[in-house]
Amino acid sequence: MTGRGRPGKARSPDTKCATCKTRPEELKPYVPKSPGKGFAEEKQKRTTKEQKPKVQKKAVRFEEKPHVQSTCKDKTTKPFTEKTNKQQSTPTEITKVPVQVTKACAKRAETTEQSVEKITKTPKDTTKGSLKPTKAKKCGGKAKSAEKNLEELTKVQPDAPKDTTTASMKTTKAKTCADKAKSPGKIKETTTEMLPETPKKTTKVCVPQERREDKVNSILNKTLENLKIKRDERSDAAEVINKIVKTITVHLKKNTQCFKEVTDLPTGSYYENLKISKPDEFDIMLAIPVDRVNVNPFGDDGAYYSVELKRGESPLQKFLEKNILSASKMLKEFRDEVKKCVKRFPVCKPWKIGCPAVTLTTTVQSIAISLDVVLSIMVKSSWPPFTNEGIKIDGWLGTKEKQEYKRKPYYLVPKYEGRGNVENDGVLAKDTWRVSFSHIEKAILKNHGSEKTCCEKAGARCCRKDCLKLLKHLLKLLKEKDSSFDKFCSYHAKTTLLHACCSRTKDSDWIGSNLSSCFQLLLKDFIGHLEAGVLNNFFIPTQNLLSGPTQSKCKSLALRIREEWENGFPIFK
DNA sequence: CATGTTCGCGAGTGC
DNA sequence: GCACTCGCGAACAT
Repeated sequence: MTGRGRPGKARSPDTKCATCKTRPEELKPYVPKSPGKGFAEEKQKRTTKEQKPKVQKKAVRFEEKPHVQSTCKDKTTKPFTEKTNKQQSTPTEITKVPVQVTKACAKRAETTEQSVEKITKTPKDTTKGSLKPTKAKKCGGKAKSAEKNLEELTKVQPDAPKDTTTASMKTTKAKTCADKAKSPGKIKETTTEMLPETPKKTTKVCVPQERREDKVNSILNKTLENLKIKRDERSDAAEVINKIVKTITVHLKKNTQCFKEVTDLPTGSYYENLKISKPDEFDIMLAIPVDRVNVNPFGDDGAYYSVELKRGESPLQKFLEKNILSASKMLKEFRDEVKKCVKRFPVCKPWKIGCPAVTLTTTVQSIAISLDVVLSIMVKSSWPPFTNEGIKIDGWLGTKEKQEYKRKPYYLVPKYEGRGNVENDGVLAKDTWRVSFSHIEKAILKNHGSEKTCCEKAGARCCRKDCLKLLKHLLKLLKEKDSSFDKFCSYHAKTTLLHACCSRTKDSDWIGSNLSSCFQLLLKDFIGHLEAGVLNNFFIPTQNLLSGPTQSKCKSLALRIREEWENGFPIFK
């Protein structure tokens, strides 16, 4: 039971600003494939796939990336056009990819131009069908808690401009009720409601706000539906990415001394099941264990550190500068090694100063994919004192869980801000490391319920992750519309959710059918952080993740979000 | 809604 | 210590 119930610990860092990486190409019109043919081919593909030796699947996994929280590294990912596609011409480095290569190809071609966004708008017929049920279901659920939602909403939106809505609502009230009556399951209630003698609840349910609520609810659910990652796309991307990662780790283990002990930690939203739209960003943290180190803060926010190796033999000695482990030296070598083994790969890598990742990009079935390979060192001693006031999950996940997490190692990634040659106590900024808890983030998100059964088959489904997906999506869309928001990233959204979970700790605060009100509460939180210009790192509260963007940018983003909210999220439509 | 598929992931096993 | 297998959960799909 230990094993399977709640594995508890996995790691997932989602540090990177997914948003930063947003590529316009991601949003292209969706071209539905013809039902008949598509289906047939689909079948075929699947079968073919099954034939591929399963063996292969296991091995590879991706690492997590260190967070790039406050400073969104703008990875100028240039989708370059390589064809990793399945052609026999597969790069030699990659282990032979038998059968499947061909298979996907054929079918793929058709799907190429799909884009998430469109999908949303033009649900293919099939999707539509499935959507309906969902919707209906939600409504049903909602109805039950209508009163509650209403209250919450009212509270939440102080100055919501529902005046107009309200007005129209009133007039349409009767109609709403009537409509409702039509929906199965509702009939009973409705009937009662219609009776003059039973005005109470009935009336309440039919209030204008509820109508608005229904609409918002429907939009959010539809949006979520469209954010789902297609199975085939995921499959194809995973195949390529896993192969690349495998290649890299094998190379490092076999051909290097200093990185021999590497282990890979898949992190980031893909591995947290929080990736939206397309499987186009992967984060793999490649961790090198270090023993006997002294870790000293660099700067005053507790996020950056210098690492001193105590005496003794270590494969990392070549990276020492006066006993200090030089992040820049180590990263340089790491990058060179990675480059070596992916040379024949359809990958290329631009890289930003101060960025801990080697970003590889490729194209799989017309989807530009980036893989951030992040060097990190794993420190097994206790967490830095700056974390003492962080990770306040006692009321949510429990103290024991927290202790479990704190017993795990933490990671440091070669990342700095500002100028690399700035010196502090004899240490150069470029040789410093930023702490990363992506593995803990991943574990927490995977195991996010106050009840052990949250989201399990036997338990109640919550909407925590759905809320986060929506917030990420909203932020991403706003950034696309206004490039001056580029300093904001998905890590801000994730951190906001983590804080929110600590203040609304019970699973009943996040009931799945209350998506709309929960999401709006989360927005309220986010707006609050933006207006205050303060969003503390979840693990290191002394670090303000909003110190990057200016106050006025924060305020204007807050304003934009409020606008969307008050108008029923037109941006999602 | 129930059932099936695939990927990710931890546990177990054998070497 | 490893590589590999097995079985399960999550999410997508039918």
